[in-house]
Amino acid sequence: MDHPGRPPVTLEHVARAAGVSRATASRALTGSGPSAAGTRERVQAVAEQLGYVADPVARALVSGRGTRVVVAVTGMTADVLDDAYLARVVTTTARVSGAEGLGVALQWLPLDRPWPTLEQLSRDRTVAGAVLVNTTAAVLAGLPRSLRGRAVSIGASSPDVPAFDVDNGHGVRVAVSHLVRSGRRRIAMITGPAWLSCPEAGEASYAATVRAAGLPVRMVPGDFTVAAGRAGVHEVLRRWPDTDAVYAVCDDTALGALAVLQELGRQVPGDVAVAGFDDVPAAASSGPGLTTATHPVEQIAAAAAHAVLHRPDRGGGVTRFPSELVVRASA
Amino acid sequence: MDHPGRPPVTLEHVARAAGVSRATASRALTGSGPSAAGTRERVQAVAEQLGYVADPVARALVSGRGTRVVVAVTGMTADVLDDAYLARVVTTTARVSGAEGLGVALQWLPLDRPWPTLEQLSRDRTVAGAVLVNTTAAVLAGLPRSLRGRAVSIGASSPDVPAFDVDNGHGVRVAVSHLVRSGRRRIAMITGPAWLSCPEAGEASYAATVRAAGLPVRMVPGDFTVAAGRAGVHEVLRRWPDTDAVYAVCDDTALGALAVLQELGRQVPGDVAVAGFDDVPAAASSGPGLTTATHPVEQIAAAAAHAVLHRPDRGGGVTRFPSELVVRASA
DNA sequence: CTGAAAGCGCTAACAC
DNA sequence: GTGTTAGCGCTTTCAG
Repeated sequence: MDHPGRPPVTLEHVARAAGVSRATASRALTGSGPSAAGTRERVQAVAEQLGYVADPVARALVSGRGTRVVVAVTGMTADVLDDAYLARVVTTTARVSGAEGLGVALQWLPLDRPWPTLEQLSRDRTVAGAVLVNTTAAVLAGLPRSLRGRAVSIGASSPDVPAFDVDNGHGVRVAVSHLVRSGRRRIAMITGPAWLSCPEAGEASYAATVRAAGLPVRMVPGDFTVAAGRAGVHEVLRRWPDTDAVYAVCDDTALGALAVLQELGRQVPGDVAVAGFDDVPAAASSGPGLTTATHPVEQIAAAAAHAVLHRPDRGGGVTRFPSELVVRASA
Repeated sequence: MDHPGRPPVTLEHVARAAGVSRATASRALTGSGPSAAGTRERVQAVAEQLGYVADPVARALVSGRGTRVVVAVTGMTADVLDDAYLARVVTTTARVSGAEGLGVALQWLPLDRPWPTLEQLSRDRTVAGAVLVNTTAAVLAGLPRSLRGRAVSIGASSPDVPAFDVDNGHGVRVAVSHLVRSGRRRIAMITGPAWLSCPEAGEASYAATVRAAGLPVRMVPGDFTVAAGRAGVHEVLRRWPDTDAVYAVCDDTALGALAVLQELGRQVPGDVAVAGFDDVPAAASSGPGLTTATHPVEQIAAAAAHAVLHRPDRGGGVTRFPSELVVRASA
């Protein structure tokens, strides 16, 4: 019933068994530096057979590559770390980097004063790379030099830093088009906070879609929370009482709006349709069922983590992941 | 706008500045081994002033203490890693171990074949310790020797492994008592899966509370999912049509039950009261608002992570964290 | 293309 | 109580 911890096999063992030096074995295994095809194959075979796995700790010590991927989240307060969306990013990052012997760390980046923290991260020898979440253009532009090439962004993009995000431009267009197609003519949107650049595409997309249909643009600011949805829908109804659809930047906000509408006795979707974005679990189980669009967080986070680890260093550019409309009863 | 990565200060620098050897500096800083009070203070002052932080990588290499805390989750399939509750545990573990320069890893432990994975973990030099989630008595009893003393459990306990859990015995008692006090007389419970020992206290508590009030015990098995709540409430109504309250092992299950009851046209709480456990976000925002009891996951996970890192090695024993009743409209 | 040698930053024996 | 001496497992010059 017990499982003794047999001493692990080291590079020395592999080298000896393959009849080469440690240096040669290292080169053959890592692929860095020259090595004869025959030797390489032999060493790899021996390593495989012995079940050799390079010790990430030793490797990190000598190469300075670090032992953990930091998920750094920009926000006003450290409370941004308590977030269901972020938790999925962290979990996925853990799965991806775990496969390479690396761990994950979580760091809050103060919105108004990110530099001290960033500098500290860049100096921290344990940091293998960083996944920037909800970050700003300023942070991306002023990234410490030593973090360049091993930092990626989820959301905002820049010329230097590769970014990964849901294609919410498309997601929003499809959702708002759905509202238009189903006969809605006065569609308001509750947006995200102004400082965040990632939902910009969504807001632009809403405005464009609505305008293209000859309908009025009605936007009210929010901050991704349920409370913002509650407050937002009140403001919408105050400013434009004839609104017949509310589109929210995310499901949490949409659910807040939905709750208020029901409290006010408005029929959903009879009087007012509601749609959101993200397809969180609660969207499916809440009252009428919330119409929304999917947000492939795990795919995005996995791609981001991969990019950090295998730093292809191919500069900036956004990789977008598709979002799909999920029609439920609310719209 | 740029932040150069000044070379980090090493133990060598501190030692030199304090006029001692590296070994002495190390002893003074770590507190292991003898060191004169005066020397210790001086070294610590210098270290502080220089902003010295021991490199966890080097430390791990030589001491074999590892660089990451593994959160190991028992379950039938790897799907258990996709779970909101677990995500909170991971996030919290990341915050706690992050402060010490360590990362977090996530590992699935197959319910029916945990040993190969456990053995591998015990051999992995990067593993500083393990937080076992949803684990079984068998795993705890057969833990590889080298993992002892640096593994803790969230949930199940054993004589050897310290455990941390919510006091759900008390939480359930309070919730079920609330149902009894508000006039419910035929209270059914939808439980968790049989192999999991952690909700046992809750089930026993339900049975005891209900019996003490002279009421019948009505239990139906589930598995923590929304689907289990849907199926469970159907079975409850089939077997005991006069049931006037459903208590579920967790909020997800309670929400499933609630949805079915509403679909069937039963008034909640008029005809049937519903209560759950966990106080998930959806409990507050769902339809009538779900009565439940809090589950201080972050506190529990933080305590568990601390215990792993500072391995006091003080054997088994459970530390329980209080749960509080949250009364909403559903009961 | 390969081997020998030199460390990465730190801790742990062992002498003094 | 303190300094000296060895490494931990790996990568990486530098000669051959």
